[in-house]
Amino acid sequence: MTSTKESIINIADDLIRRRGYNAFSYNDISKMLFVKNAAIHYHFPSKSDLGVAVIEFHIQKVEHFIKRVAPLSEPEKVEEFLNIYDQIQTNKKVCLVGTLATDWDTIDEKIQQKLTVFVTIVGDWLTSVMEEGLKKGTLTFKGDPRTRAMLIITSIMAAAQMAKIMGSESFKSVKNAILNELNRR
Amino acid sequence: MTSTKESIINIADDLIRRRGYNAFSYNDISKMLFVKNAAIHYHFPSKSDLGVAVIEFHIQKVEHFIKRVAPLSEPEKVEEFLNIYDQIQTNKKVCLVGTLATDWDTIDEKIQQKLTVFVTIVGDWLTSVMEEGLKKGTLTFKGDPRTRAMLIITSIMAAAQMAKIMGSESFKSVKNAILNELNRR
DNA sequence: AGATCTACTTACTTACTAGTAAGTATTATA
DNA sequence: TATAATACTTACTAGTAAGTAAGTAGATCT
Repeated sequence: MTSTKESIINIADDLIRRRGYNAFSYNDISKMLFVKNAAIHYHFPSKSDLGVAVIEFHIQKVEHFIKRVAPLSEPEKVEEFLNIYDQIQTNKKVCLVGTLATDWDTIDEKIQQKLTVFVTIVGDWLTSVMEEGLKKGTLTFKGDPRTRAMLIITSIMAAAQMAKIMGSESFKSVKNAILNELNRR
Repeated sequence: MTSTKESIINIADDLIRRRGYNAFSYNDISKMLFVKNAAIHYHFPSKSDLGVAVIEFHIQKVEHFIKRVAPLSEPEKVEEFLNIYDQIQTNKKVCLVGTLATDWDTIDEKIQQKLTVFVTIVGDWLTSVMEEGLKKGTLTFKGDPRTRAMLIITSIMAAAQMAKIMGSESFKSVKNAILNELNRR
């Protein structure tokens, strides 16, 4: 992949998670890269193509993450997972799923499909971590593993959004609460 | 207030929570009301004015809600609160806070301020419900009341967003998990 | 050396955005 | 009954959006 193509994806990712899908334009990207907007259209004919590429980039990143944390214990895996959102929140962004969910009815079907794949990968992984933790006794929680996984994802996702409004403190307390909840009593 | 002005707020509210703040225009509203876009500008000179009015409308609604549920028990109050999101999710919308949080960096400072007020009202109310529930023993949870309140708000808010991607089932399981968590063991 | 491919630029189109100035019909007020 | 306020319409502006057709400089292949 050319460096320009990679840069476009990186900038688009940043803009989507900072300002929302409908608030960024090819012009924003082209100005930042000192090229013309047609150059962006050369690499990604339509905005939807770019949107799909951004999600694919995230799928790659999460698959790499899953491999990286594989040797860790279940509580450590959860903590590493929450640390991703820590970074998102520190950089005053929100998570990709959150932004695109609120723009859902305005995004192309191809983007919707890719996002569903992304959420499925993350959801399945965290569910398996919950299952393992329950079996080994390293994690304690009520309800089934899938629901617990969804509860963690939704909480931390919205906590990053809430931090935009109420500041970092609200994020940190929610993050710690999720962690405490899972600890053995 | 004129019926047109009320209609504009209602339609804007619907569009914001269905498509996002940056994906709706005065033209969308004017077409639905069979008036010209200048008519919308007559009632709300700028889009920010309309945005502020929509949040004020929500503040009114939540203040009415708080009065309505005042005689109920704490578990009932929480359940009624979650039922609001049930309706949001059924109508394939998301909550106002969620959408505007993801668009935060693109919205006017006046809208940001009003949204902070709205979140503070809801947060303070749910915190007081948590405090009461803890004191009376009608609610069981770990951690402090404010954090628990934020955890409930973030979970249910993001669950409505997640439902857009993964369907109603994910919402229902998260909602039930929140309720189960608070029940006396 | 000529042809082709890559990564663009130039120059444009169509459509829509928020917003405004000036005019008008209807209703309320003094 | 004249005046003024209300709730619009008509007709426009300046700016920006996504997207495209045609051309070009430089590298790569044959």
